[in-house]
Amino acid sequence: MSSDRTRSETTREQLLVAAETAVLAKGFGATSIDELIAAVGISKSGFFYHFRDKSELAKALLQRYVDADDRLLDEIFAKADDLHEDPLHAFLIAMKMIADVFRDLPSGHPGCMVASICYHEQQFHSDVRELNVKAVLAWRTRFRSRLEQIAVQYPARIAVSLDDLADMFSSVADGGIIISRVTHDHEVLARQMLLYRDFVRLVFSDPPKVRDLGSSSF
Amino acid sequence: MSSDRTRSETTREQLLVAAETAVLAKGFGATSIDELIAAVGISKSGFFYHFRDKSELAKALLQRYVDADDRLLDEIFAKADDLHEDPLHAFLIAMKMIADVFRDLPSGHPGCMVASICYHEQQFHSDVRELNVKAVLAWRTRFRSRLEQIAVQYPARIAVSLDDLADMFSSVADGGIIISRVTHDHEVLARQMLLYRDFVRLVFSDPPKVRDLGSSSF
DNA sequence: TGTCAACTGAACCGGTGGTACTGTCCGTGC
DNA sequence: GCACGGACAGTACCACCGGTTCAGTTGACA
Repeated sequence: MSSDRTRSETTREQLLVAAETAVLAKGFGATSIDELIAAVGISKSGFFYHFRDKSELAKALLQRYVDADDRLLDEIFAKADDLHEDPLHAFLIAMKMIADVFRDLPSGHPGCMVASICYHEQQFHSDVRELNVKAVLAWRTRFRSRLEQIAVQYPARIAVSLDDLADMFSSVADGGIIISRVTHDHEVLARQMLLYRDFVRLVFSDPPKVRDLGSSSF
Repeated sequence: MSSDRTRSETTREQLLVAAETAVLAKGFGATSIDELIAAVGISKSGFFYHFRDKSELAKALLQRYVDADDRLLDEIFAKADDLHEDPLHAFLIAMKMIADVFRDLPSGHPGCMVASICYHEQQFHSDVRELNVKAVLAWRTRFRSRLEQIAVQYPARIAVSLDDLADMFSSVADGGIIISRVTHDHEVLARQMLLYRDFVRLVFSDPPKVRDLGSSSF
């Protein structure tokens, strides 16, 4: 909790950083303990001092990821709320910011840990899977509450489930990451986010005038 | 090519079926050759008679998956075209059918091989990755041409890139599969597809009258 | 009877997760 | 100045498992 990290927390963090990169790149099973300790520069006993076994590493990895993701979204929505008090416009601003963040990642989005874990499910203990469920439901809750605030002020043009519309953020994000990675075009993810933004705007407000078709200014 | 399968093709197919289930459930690395041959009932050497190495299995697995997927989409779009000559409505019908197919899968969607491979990339030879790129680009092309036909007859309500809108199908599908699997709610995927359908409808046509808010009838 | 596809059996070998236990450095409190 | 515990290093070991190889066998069919 202190701002100064102990030596232990530092190496543990280094292990998690190395593991995150490797796991997202080639999967959990293909990531060996040996390569992690080589990257960090510690011995095998050092690894098992920090993690009882590999499954505990996975758990810590996922926890770290969702925490960072939460902090990022908190930060972005806070900034957006600061820029515009209207819930719809704040949401649109936030979506634009998220798209920008994704676009500015130097070598594309490294991958979503939730998605990676999802495709390795049976390897892990139930607590890891439960953590994954919580993360997805947290996304749903966060976006749903945002959308509810919007719906209060703006009548929806079509009948949509706010839960579904909230889930769609996760879908488009996770799916966009995949399409982006496969095609090696990291613009795709950002554009998918903007398309989701367009959808929300279209559902809750009048379409923009013909003259400002310039796509992504709010 | 013949309709009668030889014994070899049968066991090879059995291997691929077993592999597909296992790979989508727990990842490629965690799927051992031993468990596959145990499932099919042949010896280890039998496996290597059919596949030079494990990477060739991955390649065949992916090829088989995209072929099946292509056939499914061909079939659905053909049916939809048969039911309605208008490109927009045919598209909406097709989307509904896809959602239904996904919903009716007994234990949810087993997972997308493209997505799974994507999160195991560095394990494979380049040809596997190239195959993956081709699959995603094929989806884009297929949906883009559909959307172009729609755009000819229906003015888009907002300025959207048809490539992006085409990619969004893949995004929502792959992302929806993930969200569906993680939450253990296989309705989510179907609803996400219907939401994508709503988006396309909203972009290209007038919103439905207030009285028929009943969501998903076209 | 010969040939060939479709396997079987057995052996090899490096890598991997994991254990066990001893030793050591190093900062902190007393 | 010393004890003490946290954070490792070092070593040795293990079972086993995974992919791979190759020589040999079976059965169908020409």
